[in-house]
Amino acid sequence: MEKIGTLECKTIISELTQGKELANQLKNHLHPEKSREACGSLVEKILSSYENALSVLNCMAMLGETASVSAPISESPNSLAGSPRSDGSNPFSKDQNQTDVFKKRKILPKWNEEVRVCSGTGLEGPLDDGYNWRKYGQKDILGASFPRAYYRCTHRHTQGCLATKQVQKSDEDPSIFEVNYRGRHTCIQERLKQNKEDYNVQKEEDSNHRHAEEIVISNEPGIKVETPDLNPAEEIFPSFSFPSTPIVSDGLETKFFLEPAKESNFTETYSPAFISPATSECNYFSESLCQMNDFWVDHNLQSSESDFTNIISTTTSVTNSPFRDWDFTTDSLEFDPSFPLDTSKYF
DNA sequence: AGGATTTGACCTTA
DNA sequence: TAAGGTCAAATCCT
Repeated sequence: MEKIGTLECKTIISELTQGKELANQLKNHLHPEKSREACGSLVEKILSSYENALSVLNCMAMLGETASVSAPISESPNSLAGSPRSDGSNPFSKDQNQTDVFKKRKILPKWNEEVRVCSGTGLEGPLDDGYNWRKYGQKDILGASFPRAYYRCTHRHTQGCLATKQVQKSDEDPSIFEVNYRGRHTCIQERLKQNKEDYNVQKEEDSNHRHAEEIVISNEPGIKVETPDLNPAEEIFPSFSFPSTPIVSDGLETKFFLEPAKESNFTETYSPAFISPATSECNYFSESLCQMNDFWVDHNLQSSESDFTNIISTTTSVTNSPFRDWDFTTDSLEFDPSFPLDTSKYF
């Protein structure tokens, strides 16, 4: 097969994804009573073709990326784990790897949350999202009353997980923490395991702790995914079409998508969320929470390079629990070995 | 002792 | 060039 550059790949992916989205929109607007089935079938075929093409290209793109970006992360001690920056004795590690870091930063999906915590809880930060974070920096932001804290996944070095987040108190309301997530967790297995454990534990607990939260995925404003190098809509909707990881089809994650409007046991579903962000271990403090109704999350999935913003909204609880799974949604354009589609025939 | 946090310096981006 | 993001040594914590 002719070699296609990663950039070209991404362009193709972008175009295909846009086409797919347009087909989706067309599908939604199709209401002819007569040929509804025929049209629907046709659209489904179109979407299927897009999906297949995208999955192939995704694999190709990711294979191209892993050679240039991912490899140094895991193989070089001078990469993210801490490269000698000031001595300049290793121009490659400095110029190449550092550049890779910032290039990588650009292409990582981003999304925002606003998390409200009640005063008097003694919390130093917002509720966490079930992941283990390590704080690696803090900056005073111009015009902001509160500094911004930088967190990255604790498993960055052990598992090469590139997920990061930024936490900053809101100027308007100090009880609100604005959380900006970047990148997805590749340490998913551990988290999933923990989620399942929590899930099982919580199921055994009394239902007194139920704080029903409706997870609604609709076309209301609220969620924006920021995928700087890709069209946002292209990211969101394909992912719904073919979730790239088995996670969503296994266990509690599924609840959010298959039974979004049903009553959802909050603690059962979100208990991993109540972890202090200031600590990397799981310090649950759900007891310090105020009424769950006081908590809200505004998930903003947004694009930095497109005026087009697809909005999928949710009223949800405190954390990004359901939407840390937006990781996988935004990852749909990334290679996942467990992706069910058999792409071997293409190679 | 090992891991997490703090904080000033360095680097990239706009 | 300023602002934001990251690194890494120093320090703190368990």
